[in-house]
Amino acid sequence: MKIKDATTEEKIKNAARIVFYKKGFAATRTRDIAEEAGINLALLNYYFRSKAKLFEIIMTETMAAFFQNLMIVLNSKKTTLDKKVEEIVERYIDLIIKEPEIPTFIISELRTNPGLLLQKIPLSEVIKTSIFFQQHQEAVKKGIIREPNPLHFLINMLGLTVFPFIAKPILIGSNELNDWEFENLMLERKKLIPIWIKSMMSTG
Amino acid sequence: MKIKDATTEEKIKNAARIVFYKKGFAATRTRDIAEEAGINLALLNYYFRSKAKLFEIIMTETMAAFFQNLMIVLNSKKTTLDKKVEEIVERYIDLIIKEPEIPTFIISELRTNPGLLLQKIPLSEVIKTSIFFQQHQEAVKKGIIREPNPLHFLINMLGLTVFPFIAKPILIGSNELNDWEFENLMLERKKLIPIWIKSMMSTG
DNA sequence: GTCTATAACGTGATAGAC
DNA sequence: GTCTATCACGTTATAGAC
Repeated sequence: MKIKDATTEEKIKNAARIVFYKKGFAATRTRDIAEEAGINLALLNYYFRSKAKLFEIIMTETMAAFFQNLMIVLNSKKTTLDKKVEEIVERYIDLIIKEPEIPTFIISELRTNPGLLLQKIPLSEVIKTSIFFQQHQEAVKKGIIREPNPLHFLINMLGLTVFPFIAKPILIGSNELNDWEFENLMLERKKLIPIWIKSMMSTG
Repeated sequence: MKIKDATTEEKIKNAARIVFYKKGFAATRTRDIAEEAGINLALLNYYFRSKAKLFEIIMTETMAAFFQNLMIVLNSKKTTLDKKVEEIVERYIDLIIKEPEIPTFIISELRTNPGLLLQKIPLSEVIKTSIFFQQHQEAVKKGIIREPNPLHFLINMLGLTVFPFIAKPILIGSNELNDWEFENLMLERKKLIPIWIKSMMSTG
């Protein structure tokens, strides 16, 4: 094992991330990962027991990193509900612009792997015990928010934020929208979505 | 070839739809399809040249059926913009409740198959020449709608409608939400989304 | 048209030299 | 730790009998 520099183990993991994100588990060949990492196929099985094991590591880390953002913001005592929306929308749009394949990767792989590691991310508890939940209830009581179910709030916020990235191939492919225009559209939404959320959730 | 009854060709296609929707192209084995269809594996290659060819047929039909709804409604001269939103939201929620795997299937497979058949569904032209587009522009001119870009309108409408179904595994897996509760939540949204859209798009 | 048997190939994983 | 060579297996697709 090398002392410093980019470990081969890390090189393999980075390569695995790239290929798994792009092709998904089933369509990925371990040879692709090895080539991407610039190492031999046998090394992959030396460091990680199998393709499945390597995948599970990537998947776990990806899910954790992706939802961590959400959890932290939802549980902040220092920010208002409006500010939480702003932060989440901004964080996720920036994150997904950097790593555009993550949402579709998560969605696609959760389809096959049923309950792979959902238990490890207890969204349920976070929702019902979070500061966000308390603030939402308070806003409902005050009449600032009409819809009493916080799930609608979360779904709307994440849907408006994440959906366009998932649907990107359709937008790009069918419209004469190019990558640059698409990104600009998404940056526009960083400012628009919080405004939209505020007005839509006070109606109904 | 049989005269009437369910043709074996149809039986294979129906089986292929089920398995492809569930597992995706890469993870699907032709044996699974044959078994699901109750026929022999060789017959699959007799009717359709290959796994890829069979998949392409299913994919094409699925995409066409899925987007046809959208196109028809967007081009109706008889309905107002508000009514178009109501119709699209209702149609898609009903459709996806019946066939829940379709959105994730389309998203997942478009990732690998780059521009498989996007050219065949010219969303671009439909947007720019549709009645919807004219009505949207008119509403912007009158100040009823603030955001001038119709893409935001479409993205928001489809995002609020389709996204929760795509994110269902996360909602079900992490929350103590069961299938029945989830479906009820979606049915609620049939009424809520048009109201939300109306109020959010008049702001910003 | 439908089946059984099998060919042809790709892929995950390991053995063993260095 | 890292490589080459190879095994073992699953899967697509076809040949050929019925």
